[in-house]
Amino acid sequence: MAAKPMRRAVGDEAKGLRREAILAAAKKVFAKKGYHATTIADVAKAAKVSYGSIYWYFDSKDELFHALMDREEQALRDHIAATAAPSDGRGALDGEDMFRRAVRATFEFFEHDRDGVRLLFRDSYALGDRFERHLGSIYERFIADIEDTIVEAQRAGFIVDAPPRMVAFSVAALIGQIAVRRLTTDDGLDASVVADFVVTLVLDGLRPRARGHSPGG
Amino acid sequence: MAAKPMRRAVGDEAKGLRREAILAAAKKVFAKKGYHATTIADVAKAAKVSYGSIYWYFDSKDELFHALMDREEQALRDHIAATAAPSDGRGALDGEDMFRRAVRATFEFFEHDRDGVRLLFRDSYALGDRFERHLGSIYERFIADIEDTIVEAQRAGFIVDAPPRMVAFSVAALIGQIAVRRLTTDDGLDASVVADFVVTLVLDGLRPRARGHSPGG
Amino acid sequence: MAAKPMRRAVGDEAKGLRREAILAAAKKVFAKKGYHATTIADVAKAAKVSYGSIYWYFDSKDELFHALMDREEQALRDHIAATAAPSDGRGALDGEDMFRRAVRATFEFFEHDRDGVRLLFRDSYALGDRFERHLGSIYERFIADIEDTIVEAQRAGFIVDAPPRMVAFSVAALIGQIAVRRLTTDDGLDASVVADFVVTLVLDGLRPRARGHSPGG
Amino acid sequence: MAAKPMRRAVGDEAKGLRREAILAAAKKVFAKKGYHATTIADVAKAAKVSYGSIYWYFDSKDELFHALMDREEQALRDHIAATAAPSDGRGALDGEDMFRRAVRATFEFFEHDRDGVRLLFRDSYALGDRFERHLGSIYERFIADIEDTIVEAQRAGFIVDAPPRMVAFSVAALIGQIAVRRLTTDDGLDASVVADFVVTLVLDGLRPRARGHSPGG
DNA sequence: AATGAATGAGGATTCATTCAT
DNA sequence: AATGAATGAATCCTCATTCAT
Repeated sequence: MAAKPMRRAVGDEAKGLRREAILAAAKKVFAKKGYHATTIADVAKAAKVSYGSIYWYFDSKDELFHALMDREEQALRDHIAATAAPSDGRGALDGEDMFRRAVRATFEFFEHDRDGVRLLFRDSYALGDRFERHLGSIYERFIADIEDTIVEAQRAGFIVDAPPRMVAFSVAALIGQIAVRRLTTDDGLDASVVADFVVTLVLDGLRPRARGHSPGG
Repeated sequence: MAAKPMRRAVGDEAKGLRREAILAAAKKVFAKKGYHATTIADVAKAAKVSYGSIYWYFDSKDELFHALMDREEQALRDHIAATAAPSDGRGALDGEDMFRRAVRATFEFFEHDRDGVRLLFRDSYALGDRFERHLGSIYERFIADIEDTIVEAQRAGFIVDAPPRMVAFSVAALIGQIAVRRLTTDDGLDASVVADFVVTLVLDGLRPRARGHSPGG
Repeated sequence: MAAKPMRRAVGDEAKGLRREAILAAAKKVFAKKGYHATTIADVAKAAKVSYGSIYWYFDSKDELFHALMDREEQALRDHIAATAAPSDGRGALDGEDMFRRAVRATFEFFEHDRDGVRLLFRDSYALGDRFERHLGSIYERFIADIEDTIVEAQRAGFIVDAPPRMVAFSVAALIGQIAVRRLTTDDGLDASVVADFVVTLVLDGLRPRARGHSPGG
Repeated sequence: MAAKPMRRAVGDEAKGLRREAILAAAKKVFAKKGYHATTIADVAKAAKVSYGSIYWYFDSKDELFHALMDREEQALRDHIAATAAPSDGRGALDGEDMFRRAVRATFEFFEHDRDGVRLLFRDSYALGDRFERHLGSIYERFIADIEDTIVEAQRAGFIVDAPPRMVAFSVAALIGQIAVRRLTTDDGLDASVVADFVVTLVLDGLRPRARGHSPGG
């Protein structure tokens, strides 16, 4: 009864800034210490707000983490959309190019958002049903997008007729796992090189061909 | 089979059985609820021993989990060694066959040990430095084995000259992630079919070839 | 006097009162049951706060006890400073008088703060390195003060040239041990009488002198 | 019902040896770690017997400690009796000499039994009612002996007519506290020197006399 | 909107003691 | 007499969440 906001105190300008500050701080802390080891006090301190304020913007620690997952997914999708899209209005790219661009965009994103990688691929695991489901749905959407590309490529005859969902999942798995590994193991490679490795592996495999394509180059 | 509890106390035959019972119970509980949500009391109840007994056999919850990881790794390696080895005394298998056998063996193992998959691939993440390091070392050994195969195959000219460690890691990533996915998503496929999919993908890729090999079929 | 609990929560006036209340309660409980037998719950109940509140004000049971030791030392020193100082503005007292005043002040303090005696002289022993060190430092400061007086008195020729630190320690030991004994054994004597006994013993010893001074009288 | 000893297994020769071994080990461990920090397991390991064996010889941890206190008191009294007694059958010593001998004997004993000092003067404090009472009774007996000497000396006119019990207690306090201090603070003095310091302090005090005696020399 | 003091359920761990063998 | 596995009560401390101000 006491808590119902009676008036707009800070103007609209500061509306979501506090929330953003908390999210940014939370992302950093969660990524560093992991979900369980992170306390609300840690987040509050990092965000320079009080304990209680966290609860004004988020109902619970869980919800805060879910919000981070949402934000992370959105950021990834935005980046891919902005980077991988033809965008120049010129003619359509062929399937391989599209695919390569998307994979590159993803690796680039993860390269610049290491905390995000930790959040999605490390912390979100093992966090009980709720998070598992949320992570699952993010994954599914991601995979679905890849699947669309695969199906189209199959239709166009660019790639063979393997089960598209499993192919898509395999691609996602490769990207995700390699991104995680790159957090701790410096392979000295550029994101685009790694992306090309994945694309070539998936398209051409490791068996030597009579002519042309060979991965890793 | 579980050591008829009629006899009191610890005959010699029951010497290490108690420890085994605790490990088995712990594996089940950890796999079901995750590391953090599992209490020592849960494990004790599942193993039908008292709180304190857990601590007679293991120094801490952490150590118990580490013991499970060790046990799991050993079981996996044993299974692969037993299943994938030529063992028939006949001539050596060619590289592809060896590879296919190992991947199949791995998927088979995981298919029969779903709790083990959860333990290794889900819980071991995000559990703080100690576990991450332990998991890392397991992973490295696994990858190193694959890498050996890759290098040999490259020497023999069976596969192209891509960076072997990254190839090995990619294979491990595919296997691990697909195994995890199969926990929650029923793809209706047999372990060996999935294994073959992975092998073919890795060897031949998705691009249609003029003749011969095509994955997924 | 104990801050009428009618007002809710923490007005400014009650800012540090809670901490004081906890310290006071803790002192009582520790003195009664000893450090190890005292649980945080005991302290919380005595202070009429919850478990967790203790930890809001103190990092641990240890720290709480250290805070009590500090507080106790400070109170003792304040009392001695206030009581034993000349303070009347008149001329300086001679060495014996100063000494006697200080010893009296100490016994008086302990007479009115029996819990403090228990805390310092009983509980602080045998509590592991940390407390032993803390107690040691308190003791050293106390002895050092006495030593100063001794040295000065030696310079003035009032007392013989015995090793001042050992003399100081002996005085401290007598005071401390007698104070402890008076907790459990009622000697029916006033604090000042006991103090005078100690002073006379230390100054004149027990051997009959030709004339004058004789302890105990 | 199962535990009643049905037969003498080990001959009488080994009768109390085990018990002694446990006591000796316990003394060492208790002295090192303190009562609370010492576990029965610690004692068992130090004594090279099993957990359970401790309980064959002692009913509880408490009783074990009480036994140590008894043993310690006895050893001290034996040493003083053996060392301080005239023993040569010659004529009686005068009071001062007797007193000096006893104090010396005590310091010597403590110098060679540092663990015993810790046991009696450090651990026995703060151990709750039971130990406090036991320690008190030991103390009382010790003081009573000193008191006897004091009373006799007073009768003979060697020392002034101060309350004998308080005098005795003062002497005991000095000895005990100085012995404890010598555990941690090396004063570089021989036990007999320290003893003489105490005797002279108590007999002659610190005030310079016209002639003769002066402590500290 | 913000603060931070207060709460108390929850959980890992320890350890004296028991007891079947 | 001896062993050591088993027990479980006891306790410190953490931390998400609430709420008076």
